[in-house]
Amino acid sequence: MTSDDGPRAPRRAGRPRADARPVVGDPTDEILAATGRLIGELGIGGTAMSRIAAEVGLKQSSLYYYFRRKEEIVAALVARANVVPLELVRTIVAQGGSAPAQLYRFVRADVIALCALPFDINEVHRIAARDTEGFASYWKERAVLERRLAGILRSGVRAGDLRTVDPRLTALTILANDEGVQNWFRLGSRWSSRAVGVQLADLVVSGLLPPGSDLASVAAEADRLDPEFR
Amino acid sequence: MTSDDGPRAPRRAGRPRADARPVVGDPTDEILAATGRLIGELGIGGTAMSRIAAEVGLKQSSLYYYFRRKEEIVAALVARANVVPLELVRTIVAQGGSAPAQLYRFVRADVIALCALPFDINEVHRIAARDTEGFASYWKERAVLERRLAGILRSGVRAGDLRTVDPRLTALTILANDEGVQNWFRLGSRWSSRAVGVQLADLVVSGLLPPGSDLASVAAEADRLDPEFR
DNA sequence: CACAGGTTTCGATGACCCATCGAAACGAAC
DNA sequence: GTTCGTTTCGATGGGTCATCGAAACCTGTG
Repeated sequence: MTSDDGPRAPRRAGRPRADARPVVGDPTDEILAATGRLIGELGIGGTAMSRIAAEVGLKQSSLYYYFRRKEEIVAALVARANVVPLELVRTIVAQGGSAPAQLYRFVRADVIALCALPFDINEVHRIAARDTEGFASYWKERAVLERRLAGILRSGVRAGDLRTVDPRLTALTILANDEGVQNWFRLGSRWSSRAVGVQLADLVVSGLLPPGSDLASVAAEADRLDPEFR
Repeated sequence: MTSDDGPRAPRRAGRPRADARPVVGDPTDEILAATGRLIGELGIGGTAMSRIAAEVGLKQSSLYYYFRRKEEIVAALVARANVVPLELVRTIVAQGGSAPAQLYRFVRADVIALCALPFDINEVHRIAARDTEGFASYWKERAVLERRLAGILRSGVRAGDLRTVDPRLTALTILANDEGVQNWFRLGSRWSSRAVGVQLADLVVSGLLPPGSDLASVAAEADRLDPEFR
């Protein structure tokens, strides 16, 4: 054997793993990916640290080199998940359009994004609710999301494009709806996430339109800005 | 002291409790009540059997005389919770009225009933989803609920009182909304459960009404049949 | 080569949790 | 007083999370 026998994994510092498999990528990312998959199947409570460790080729205690506590893994996981709706509402508001159309686009895309998550978002909420400190940034981002959504609603109500409703209560209700729905539809079931997103967007927006307004024209406006739905 | 110094607890068979307090009612009911309270505060995973036992004055292992497993307590708890929406939809259908009014009454009352539960209904769903055998009757009842709700929707669509929607998808969406909302509003927060129920009923029914129909008249019809909302 | 210092992993361990088991402590019936 | 059924307990086994010290590797320096 000469100097080169293929792209051998670069030798890493530190004690080698008992399971002598080569290390593929950043262990942190591997742990997050494995945990996402596992809690999707087994739930957070049902996913043991030893199971996660086995999945990535480590012993249980070695996980604590990368994360101090199990919840820290969950927090890192959900931090990523939180970025999507925030980014979504940001770009939708930036792109403008009528309030109903913005709302329509948000609900539709939010549902689809949530359904794509490997785990149940509500379960994570529950963990996060019991550990406000560890999930402080999560709740901060969530508050921003709520405010932005309420902002859309408020301007829609003011412009007469939406029925008169409490913007904050309605924003929270809409987010709760999106999340309540993902639990039931995220696993293929009978309906595609796309169909569910469209359905809920129809329901919510149509439910907020003032008498005499037409849902179809709102949907058409939304579709003009979301090419993938044309 | 003569023979009678008050309604003394009738002596029970069996070994006396270490904690010598008298036994008040049916231990099974006490366990259920205590568990409901505790998992409302601490979550299912956070509620130890030893904690439940301490609450009712027993040692941890004694709980297994009444329930074989922890999940059996949860199952018994949720079985009760399930009765409410089922009973609700049954009586509403029996009382008749237009489909939109039936829908309105169901959503409003369902949200209020769910918000009154001491625990997070979604967390229970998660447990139930992972143990379809232990919760078989739960899922059966749930299916009945879905079908009945879809039945209301179907007849409403057929009569032209509701927009054309997929009854089953919409029924599931509505239930998901009700449950998604309870997580966020069950603890007093800023809004009363009544306000939340009315708000979601407004949103859902208004979102399902065909163009030209009036939400106010539906709400009025619903209020006629629900005296407590007049 | 020997050795120091940093990095990554492991094994052992403690505290806690669920669930099972046999036995203990009672009332009731005979 | 003995036996039987009822209710409770303590002890125990196996599982979980999290911590700790040490092991096993790399690199750099003399």
